[in-house]
Amino acid sequence: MKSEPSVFSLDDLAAKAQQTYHWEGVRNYQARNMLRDAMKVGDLAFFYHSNCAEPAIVGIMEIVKAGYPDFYAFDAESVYFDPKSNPENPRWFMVDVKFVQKLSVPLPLKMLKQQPELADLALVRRGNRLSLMPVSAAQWQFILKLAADFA
DNA sequence: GCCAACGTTGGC
DNA sequence: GCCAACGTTGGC
Repeated sequence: MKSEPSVFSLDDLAAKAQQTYHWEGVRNYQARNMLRDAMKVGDLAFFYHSNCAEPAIVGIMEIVKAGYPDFYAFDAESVYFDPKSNPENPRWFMVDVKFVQKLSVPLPLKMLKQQPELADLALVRRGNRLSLMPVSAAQWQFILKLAADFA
C-alpha cells in the first residue's frame, strides 16, 4: 500500500490512537476493487513510501476493517470529494489498517528492482502506478528475508 | 465504441 | 523539473 510520507507516513500511522487509521482517498477502480473485495481482516500489507527522496518499503500493517465506503467522497470540503459517489451508491471504498512494525531497515525501490526473485512484483514493474498492489506469499517471505539480511 | 487530448502519478 | 506510462474524458 503506497502513501506519500509528506502526506501520511508509517510514523504518522504509528502515532495514531490505537495505531489504526482508515486508508482514505484511493480513486482508482482497480485499487477500489481490491479494497472492496480482496482485502480481509487479518491480512498483512507492506507500507510503501512513494514520491519522496528514497521510495521504499518501510513497514508492515494489518487490515483491521474490511472494505467500506470512503466517506471522504461525500464531504464537499474534502480534497477526496467526489460528487458522483453517495452513501446510497458509494463509488469508493477504504479499509482500516493497524501499525504492526517498522522494518529493521527500509527496503528502497532501487534494491527491490535488483532482486530476480521480485521480478514479477507489481511494485517494480515498469509503469505501475497503482496505489495498492498484490504481493504473493513467496514475494512476501522474500522481502522479509531481505529486511532481515540487510539489518 | 474509438481514440485524441488531457490530467495524474511518481521515479529520476 | 522532466517525462514515461497510464487513466479518464468527451467528441464523434
